[in-house]
Amino acid sequence: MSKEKSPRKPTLFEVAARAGVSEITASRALRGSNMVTPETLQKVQQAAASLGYLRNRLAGALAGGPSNQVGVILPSLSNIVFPDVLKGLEDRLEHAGFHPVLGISNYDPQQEEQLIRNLLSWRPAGLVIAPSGMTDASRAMLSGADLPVVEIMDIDTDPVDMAVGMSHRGAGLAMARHLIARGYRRFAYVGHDITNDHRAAARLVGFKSGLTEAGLTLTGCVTLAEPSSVALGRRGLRMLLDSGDTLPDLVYFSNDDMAVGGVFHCMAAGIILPDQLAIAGFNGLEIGQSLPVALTTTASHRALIGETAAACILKRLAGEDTARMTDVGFSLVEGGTS
Amino acid sequence: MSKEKSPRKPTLFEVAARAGVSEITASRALRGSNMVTPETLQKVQQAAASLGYLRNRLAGALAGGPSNQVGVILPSLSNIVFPDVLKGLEDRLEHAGFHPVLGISNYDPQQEEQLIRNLLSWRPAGLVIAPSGMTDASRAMLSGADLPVVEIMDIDTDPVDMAVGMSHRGAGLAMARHLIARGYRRFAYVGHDITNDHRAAARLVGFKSGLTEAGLTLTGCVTLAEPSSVALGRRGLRMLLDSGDTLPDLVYFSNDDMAVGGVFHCMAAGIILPDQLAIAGFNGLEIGQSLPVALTTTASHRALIGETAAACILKRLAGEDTARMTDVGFSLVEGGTS
DNA sequence: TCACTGAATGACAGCGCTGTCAATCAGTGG
DNA sequence: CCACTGATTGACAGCGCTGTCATTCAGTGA
Repeated sequence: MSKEKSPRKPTLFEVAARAGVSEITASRALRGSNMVTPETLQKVQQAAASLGYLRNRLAGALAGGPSNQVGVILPSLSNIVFPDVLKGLEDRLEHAGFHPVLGISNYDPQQEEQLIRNLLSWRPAGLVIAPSGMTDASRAMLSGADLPVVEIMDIDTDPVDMAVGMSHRGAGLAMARHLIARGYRRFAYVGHDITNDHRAAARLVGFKSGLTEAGLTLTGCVTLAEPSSVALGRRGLRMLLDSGDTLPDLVYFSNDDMAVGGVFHCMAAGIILPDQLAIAGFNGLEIGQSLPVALTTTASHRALIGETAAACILKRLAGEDTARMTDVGFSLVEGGTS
Repeated sequence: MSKEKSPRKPTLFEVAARAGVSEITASRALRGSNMVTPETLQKVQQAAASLGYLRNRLAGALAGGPSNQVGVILPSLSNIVFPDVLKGLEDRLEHAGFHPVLGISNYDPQQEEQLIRNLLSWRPAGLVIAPSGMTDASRAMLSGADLPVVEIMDIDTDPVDMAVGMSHRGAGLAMARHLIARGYRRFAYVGHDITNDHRAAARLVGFKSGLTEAGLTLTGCVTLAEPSSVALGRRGLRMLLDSGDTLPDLVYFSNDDMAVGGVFHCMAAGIILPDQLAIAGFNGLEIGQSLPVALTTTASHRALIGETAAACILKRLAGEDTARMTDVGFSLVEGGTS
């Protein structure tokens, strides 16, 4: 860190001068335009290298050049789901030379609105958002911003522009039907904070409607107003079993973290899976499948959601047509816990 | 998405005109300068709101205003460690109105260099990087860029500017000493791809040097050239125990994911923990502590690393002095698996 | 009354780059 | 030899904002 008033970084002008061409030619050369002679190209590259030139994309983007930033708004990074989505997103974006600019809304519509405003003010090439109850102002900004916007996770509501995700209602429903077909009849539920996590809530709704189809209802239900975790699932199951309600054959957990906690409780309490109690989760996390007894669950294609969202943005930027809704689906994983 | 050639978004000029003030006054008002009359402020805000004005920070940053973007380069998002760090980082940055701009290096120095160049070209306010073998060019760019740079995770090497992390060598060493004091003597190791993950490698080095102090050596060692996972740990332990080497009292795993896999193997194989075999990991993940038998491990303060790194950037931007090296430490967690 | 002060506002000149359109020039066919 | 074509190159004018340095003007004490 030199202390001497940092000698301003070289600009395109310097590079151009050194290469003996005009600024615009240097610009084109460095951006890899094909209307520059190989010799010119080399001269410019050499000049740039020898000066330690570093492109200024602020200026470029302001002058009308493209941006390679994509705003990404997620509700949280604590829930493993979102890092997974982010990973898929990053992966695809990076291959195209783009960078995600991240904002975390903490499930708060106001914060979300603020983030949208902030990220949009950098004039990104696109925006990906896992919505947390967007305000009207949020929607207005997004539809007025004239850039590709992908709403991810859910496809249960109508998007401003595009949506990529799966039906959580459908996942809950499918699991209920599957388990009923397997012969289970007494179902209970253990869940985390479903006020914030409306996707978990949607799964529960779907699950219940599956039960209703078969003339059943939940025999027990514990929801704890905390973020999901293994410890919480463990605690939740203990509470459920201690509650004195009819003992269930199967407990549906709000997600795999919780379900793994349930499995641990059974192990510690000497409850034999799946004979004395069956367990099902949601997400298809690696941990669940590596348990001594693999977890029955629904695999959500988290990374795929990210990848697909990125692909939508990139396609749109390339001027191609894109689907308004993309359902990445889900898949039932029959483990040994049911 | 209006189809009509998107009527250019209103600029500060429009807002100023509407409010009956000059551009610069509007600018000051919207940025919350205190040298604007309350009445002027209100007029400008009203004008901005009624026009749906959206600040353009590209222009602002180019014109010399501050940036609120911080480049963040991580080697991966697959390893839970990095989402945790990112979470800490984001958290602190967001409170100050900053956004991380993310790049993933995939443990590749060339990609890392490319990312540095790319992110720097957006003239961010600072840069946080978990280095993966920085090239000379990378170092040169960072030291020439005249912005706060924090290298995170390790503090075992000399940073370009600042470093925040812990000593992985020290963590391995401390664990070895602890276990030896507890009476263990026959140690084996099960690890993942330590060519890429040089922090895991450093822990192993430290661990071994602890053994050496006591006149011991590893009785067995399995390393598998794959990313760490629960399944891999499970497989690794099975391989180790099947290898025919002297049976260890304790297996040190490269991290908690791996160690949890080891615990699962024991459960499935009927090996009693810790009597027949003890297990230790690294990271202090929630899952390890929620196992039927809590995992002995070293808690790394991942989110704290992120928070601290963010704090360093922010402090430096505020003109305050910052420590060149910050050791966030680690803590031994005595679980039931040893 | 008058210089003097400080608060509020404004004029101006870029920040560093790229889109647009014009200019240049070697090569081509008649 | 000349008009014509296509490949390169360049001049120019901003993109939308903010730092810097005036300017204005009400209020103040002598």
